Amino acid sequence: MATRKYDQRLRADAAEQTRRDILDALYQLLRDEPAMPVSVERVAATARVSRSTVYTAFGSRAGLFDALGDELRRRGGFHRAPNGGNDQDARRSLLDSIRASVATFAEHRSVLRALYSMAALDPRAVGGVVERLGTGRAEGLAWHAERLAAEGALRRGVSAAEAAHLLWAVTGFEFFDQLYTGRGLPVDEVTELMATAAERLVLRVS
Amino acid sequence: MATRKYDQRLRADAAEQTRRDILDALYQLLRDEPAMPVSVERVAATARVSRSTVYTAFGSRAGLFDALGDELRRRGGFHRAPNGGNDQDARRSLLDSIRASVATFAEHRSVLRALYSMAALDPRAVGGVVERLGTGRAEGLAWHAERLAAEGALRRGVSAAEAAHLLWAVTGFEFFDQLYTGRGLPVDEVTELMATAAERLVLRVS
DNA sequence: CTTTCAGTGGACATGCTGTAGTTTGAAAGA
DNA sequence: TCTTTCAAACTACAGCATGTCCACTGAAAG
Repeated sequence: MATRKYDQRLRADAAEQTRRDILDALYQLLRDEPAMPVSVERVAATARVSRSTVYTAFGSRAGLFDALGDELRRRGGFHRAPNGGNDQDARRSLLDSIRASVATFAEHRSVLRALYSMAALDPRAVGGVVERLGTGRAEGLAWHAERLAAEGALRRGVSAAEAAHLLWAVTGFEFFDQLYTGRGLPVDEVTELMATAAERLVLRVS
Repeated sequence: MATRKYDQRLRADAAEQTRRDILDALYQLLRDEPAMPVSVERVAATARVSRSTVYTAFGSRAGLFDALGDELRRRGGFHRAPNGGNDQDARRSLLDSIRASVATFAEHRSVLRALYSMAALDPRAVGGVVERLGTGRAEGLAWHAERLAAEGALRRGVSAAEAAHLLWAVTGFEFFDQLYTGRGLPVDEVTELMATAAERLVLRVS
């Protein structure tokens, strides 16, 4: 059939733009009406796009949510791994990444709440993005725990493994939301509580 | 229309029995297939009952889930309030109720996971049972925190309010599930970690 | 023998996801 | 200019879910 060469520039850009429009619409719906169930129809209408366009762009409802989660993952401060804190000591590096992620948690609270809850009910409903977020975080925390152990910054009797477990539970979004939404505390107070919790649970008294 | 007197005995008992059959079926489905979305149709089929019976018995899907949650609340060891630990000191009383609730969390893990996640996505989807569970727990923890403060069992510089916040975050189902499902730890290990966490966060070093 | 009522079964309205096929219109190429 | 390509729209359909209504059945209660 000898297909003609076809280098897209504007067309591909336009496609990318509608893709972003749809993701923005989904984000906006989850942020503004967290209690309402979100249908693909409503997302499409909000993005001023037809429903079938959503399916051609993301394949399915799950693909749509997966893409949103992925964008948050790329943009957000979820990086706890050896990214920028190499020059600091382990203790400071841990506390810094806690503060950074709490800020992200607060900024995207409703959206993250929806993604995590949907994943808990049916992992396939959000693609695999929550799982990916989890493994990334687990790796980061293992790295932190090892470094703390190597520097002798852990409490007496606390192994790197135990530290990783406790840090996992106490630095995650669920813990954040227990304090932020569950107790109605302001962000800065939650930040301090989470940092304090991490210190008391695994760090040596300085 | 002069309605005839009608004292039910067997009929009311039978109705109560089908009610329980339906709740058992829902519990079983949530326990055995946590990942599958549960339709009223499937619940009815599992209970060997017609779908309309579920609606006459519980009014709606939400009413059904609400009733299940209520039964767990009555039966389960969610009582942290002044129930049985009056004779012990505050510290022991707190740790005992943590151990008790962890056991309940583990026993009903899948079902609680479903209820909490559904409530997070749409509070109306489970009636108000999760909210009720929350307020009950909050009251219990406030009571614990006050008692700890009165006995001077709190860490230096930790107020009863801060203790209540931290205990809320660290003794709840979400925290449990972070360790149990999120980290794949066995129940007894999770129990010890949660007790340890509560101690390190709010209790005075003894 | 009659009344009452839990439970059944079917029909229906509504709203959702997902698939398929056709059409439109503008960008890209010749 | 004229043709090809492709994102996006539109339409129709299948399937499954919740929720409501209503007539019917059959056994318990009077």
